[in-house]
Amino acid sequence: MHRTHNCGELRRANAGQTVTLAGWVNSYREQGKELVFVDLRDRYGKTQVVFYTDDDSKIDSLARRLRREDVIKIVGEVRYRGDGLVNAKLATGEIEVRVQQLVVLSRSKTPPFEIEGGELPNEELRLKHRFLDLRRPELQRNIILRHELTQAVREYFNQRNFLEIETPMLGRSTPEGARDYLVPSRVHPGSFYALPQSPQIYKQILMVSGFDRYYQIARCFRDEDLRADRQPEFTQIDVEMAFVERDDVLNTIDGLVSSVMKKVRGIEVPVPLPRYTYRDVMERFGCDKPDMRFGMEITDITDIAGASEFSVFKTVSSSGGRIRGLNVKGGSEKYSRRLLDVDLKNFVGDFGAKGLAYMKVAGGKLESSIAKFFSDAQQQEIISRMQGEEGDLLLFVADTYKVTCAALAALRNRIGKEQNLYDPASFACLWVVDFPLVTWNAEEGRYDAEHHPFCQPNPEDSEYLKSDPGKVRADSYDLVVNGYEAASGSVRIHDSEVQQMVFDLLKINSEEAERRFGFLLEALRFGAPPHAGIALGLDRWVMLLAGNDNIREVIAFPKTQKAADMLTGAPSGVDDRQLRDLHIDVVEPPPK
RNA sequence: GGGGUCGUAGCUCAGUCGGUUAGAGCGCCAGCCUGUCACGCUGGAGGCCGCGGGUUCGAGUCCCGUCGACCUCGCCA
Repeated sequence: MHRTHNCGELRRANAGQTVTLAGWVNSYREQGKELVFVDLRDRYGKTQVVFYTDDDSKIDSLARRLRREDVIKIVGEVRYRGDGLVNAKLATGEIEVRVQQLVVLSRSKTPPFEIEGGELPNEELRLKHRFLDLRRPELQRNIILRHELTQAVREYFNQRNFLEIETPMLGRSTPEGARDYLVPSRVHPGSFYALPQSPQIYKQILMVSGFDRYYQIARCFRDEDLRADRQPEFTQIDVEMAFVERDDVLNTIDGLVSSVMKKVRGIEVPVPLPRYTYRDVMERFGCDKPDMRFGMEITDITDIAGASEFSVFKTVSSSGGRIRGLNVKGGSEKYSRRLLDVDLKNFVGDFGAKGLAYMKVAGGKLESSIAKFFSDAQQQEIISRMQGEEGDLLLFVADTYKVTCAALAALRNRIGKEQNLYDPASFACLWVVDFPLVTWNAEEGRYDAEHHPFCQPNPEDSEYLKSDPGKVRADSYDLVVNGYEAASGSVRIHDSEVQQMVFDLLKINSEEAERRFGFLLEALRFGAPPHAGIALGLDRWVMLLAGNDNIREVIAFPKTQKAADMLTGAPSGVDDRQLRDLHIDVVEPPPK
């Protein structure tokens, strides 16, 4: 062993012991000819080691040539630093190690950015030198937190009779859903494997096989454009249970969340987590993943606005649209005309809203360029319904239901953040249930599955399956945390006839269904237990627990927005030989 | 595919209305310093202003294109 202790564990009680430490030179402080301090760093902490010249020892000339990030090993005696010399900022601050022997294990080039202190360089540079970036205490903390979370998850499921079962990475492409990452087959010219978007079908088949409680920390791949909270490869805590109903899954995950939050962050999460219907959250928050750390709910004034003289509102109302708004408490003074007319208007414009109307509550009335179109009684009705008080700012979007939802949800999140309406360190977890089974795809002229094609229609709505599919609720559920979709799941179809009906609804004809999912349909014909499951986004959970808003901060080797790995240079070209083996011809895209 | 922000020293940034020799802090190098701890002090080196074109007497600055990073809409069963 190159060390007897790590750099975070020595205390005053160790004084007098001779120890061997190894680590990176974090900083270097020379005090004249006869005294040199080095802070030695490893993942456990930092320890000050001191090179001294006195009767017993001389500073090795090597010590004077040490530089940041050199890797060294020292042998020395632990000493109490002395009263008044303790560094309270370090866990090991009571002691230092007086060096008797120094071995330089490895020299470092001057790092392109500072590991500790200094401002963070741009992310491109950090990703190119990820090996250095990962030395930073923040990232070390995140990676360790991630480990603790996965261990807590495994412990929870293992104690409850779940089996961790691996499923293939090389699978069959099922064109439904996200774009697949494809892997060409060498032995089957022209055929391809797909990397899993999720282990969905495999885990259902495991249920049919009788492994009635399954989980897996599973890597998933989706070739879609990235966001701050999305990576092309990401990790799911994948769960499936047989002989259960919706609430059994919800209760199991309630338990997981409260146990894990307690274990890794010491946070008490009261369970059961609150449950809201999709309809309810869309009406009150405009989106299916509301940030419930603050209120500011959406209020509908279609009836009042439609009766006013304001033609924009009247037109929208009479054509079946909605007029809905937010009350920004005390917002009158906080948003200038320019902000409202330009910034916020353009902001909601990104979500399809053609305008943003605003009114200020002042002197018991509404103050606005459009106030004149509202009678006194209508103004009072708006104020009272929006619970307006002196100084409040009321913001309205008039459009289709869908657009008012999208625009107001985004606006609500933006204002909540910029007006500090919540404690960013707090957590608000909730279930959203009863999603629609399908949504109408106008372009393709058919219904699309909202969740996936294996999701059980709510039996109460089965009468609408043929007559009005848009009204059918799915037996599905999302777990939402601080405005992020943190988990998503459903009760699955375990009856091949019901499955066939849903395929029909999705206009997946039998031939096509057999070709694409025949193996699942066939499995369902051999005695399939009722089953249900869920998948939690591990990366997002770690991100939230780390108090971060970027998923790359909790992934050791993340990819850029164009799905490139700045460290290794992936993706890259390959030898012609490899392409020949795979029967692949590359067609260069035409020059622009 | 669309919209936006950014790209100047190793890093983070400033750089006025287009003007003569492109600056600061940190880092780096050298010297000094026996109790520092993001040590301090003194001095020094370091620039294809992302890349390519254009306008101009003159471009870091204006225009066009392009590359890259980030945010975002679409997309993500």
